[in-house]
Amino acid sequence: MANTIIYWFRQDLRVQDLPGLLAAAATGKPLVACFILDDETPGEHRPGAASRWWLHHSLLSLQDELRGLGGELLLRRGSAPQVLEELVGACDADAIHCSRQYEPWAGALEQQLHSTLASRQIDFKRYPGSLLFEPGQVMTQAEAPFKIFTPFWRQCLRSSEPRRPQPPPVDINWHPTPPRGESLLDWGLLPRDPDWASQWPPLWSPGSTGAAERLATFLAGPVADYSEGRNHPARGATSRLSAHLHFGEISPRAVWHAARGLAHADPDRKEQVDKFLSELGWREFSHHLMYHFPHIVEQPFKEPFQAFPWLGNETALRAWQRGLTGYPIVDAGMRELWHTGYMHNRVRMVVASFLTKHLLTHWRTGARWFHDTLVDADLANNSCGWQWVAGSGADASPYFRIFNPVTQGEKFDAQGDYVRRWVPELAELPDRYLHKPWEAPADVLARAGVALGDDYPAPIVEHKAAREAALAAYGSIKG
DNA sequence: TTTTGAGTTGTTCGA
DNA sequence: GTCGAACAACTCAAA
Repeated sequence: MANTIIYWFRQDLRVQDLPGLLAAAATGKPLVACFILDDETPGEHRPGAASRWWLHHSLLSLQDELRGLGGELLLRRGSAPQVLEELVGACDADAIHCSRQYEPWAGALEQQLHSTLASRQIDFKRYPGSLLFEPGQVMTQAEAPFKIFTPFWRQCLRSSEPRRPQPPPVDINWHPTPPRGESLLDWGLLPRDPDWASQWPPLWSPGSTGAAERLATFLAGPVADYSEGRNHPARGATSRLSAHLHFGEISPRAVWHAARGLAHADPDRKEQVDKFLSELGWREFSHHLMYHFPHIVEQPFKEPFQAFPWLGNETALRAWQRGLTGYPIVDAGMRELWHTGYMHNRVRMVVASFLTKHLLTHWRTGARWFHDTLVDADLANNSCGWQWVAGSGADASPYFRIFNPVTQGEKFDAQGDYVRRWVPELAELPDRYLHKPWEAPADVLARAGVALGDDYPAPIVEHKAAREAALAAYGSIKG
């Protein structure tokens, strides 16, 4: 029998628009499809708890899809190089295909595999597929990486349009007797004792079908008011595609072309669609930055921030994590995160600003918490987002831009729907005091059934004083 | 090489 | 209540 080809699924859990799988199928060699749960190679960047829940369901979905194509998904756990080595031996493979990833650890892994496999005449091929534009393809005139979003995205839009998505392969020559795999349930990706994700199934549909439905729903409605609507966390005007994109259940090219198609059919929507696409642009920008400047996942992009006088206040950190800071919009966001594995983007900025500026806590502390609790945890987006808020990132927010949690709440949750949903102990407060309960007169609090400091905490820091302390801290690292 | 214009998402203060 | 300016200077990207 001919040599086997292995398709190694990674963060590309789909069969649509997957160049590596198409190429693997086109070889006509007996194909084995596998997914490896590798918690060793990524180190602390291994999937967090919420991501593992998503991954479990996404793999179930991929198993279904592959069965639909007449095949199956082989599951193995362990260090990727070891597992691949073993599989190559077990099924006499002479080729491994996969999609590229851009995390520093993943790049190093791909290099290592490339050299060890090449020395054994095994064809290791990586394909693009997770981004619209490959890093290295979008550069300044001086052939340098972009460090500012606007010119970066302009350049992306000037270059040739991302290719149209491709259909799944037909007639895959599946290996008749693939090696035995492990059972997904044995991996323990789902939480137990307690099962904190028991309420999640109605919220999320991991997998390609769920991703396509989410996109269709978004384009059929919310995108029409995207520029404004996306700022209001209670309106549900964002696409919520982040986790689907992270796991590669839908390709960004498919999203791009669906959105462009809508704008083409209805020119009134163009401006809103373009705004949405520019958010995909930020996803691109973060990945390109991480590729060109791998240190951004750990170190400040702007060197002077090495000397930033971060504090480490465990009590305050715990209050932030639990949604007990006394600032309703912050607490609502942190509780949405805890209860759903997700937080609206506007609120992510508010809570991140609060942690880094009001509490002077290192952005990496916040990034770690997000990594563990977000279903869409993504190293590039998470690192760049936190650095942007902290002021240490590329094209970052100026240091004197310190979100006022009261103003943000009043501006973007004026009717208080978001806060009332996630901080129900304040639900009876009138709008006027909802975002600043400490200013409510005693009788108003009493009527709303709120005993401040008892039912709901008093603010753990005072805004004005915290703001001044943050400005002083930032002032201390200025050249 | 030098110059020029510009840079996601805000807040505060004072007129 | 509304509006414009200050907040700070620096680096980037392109002409």
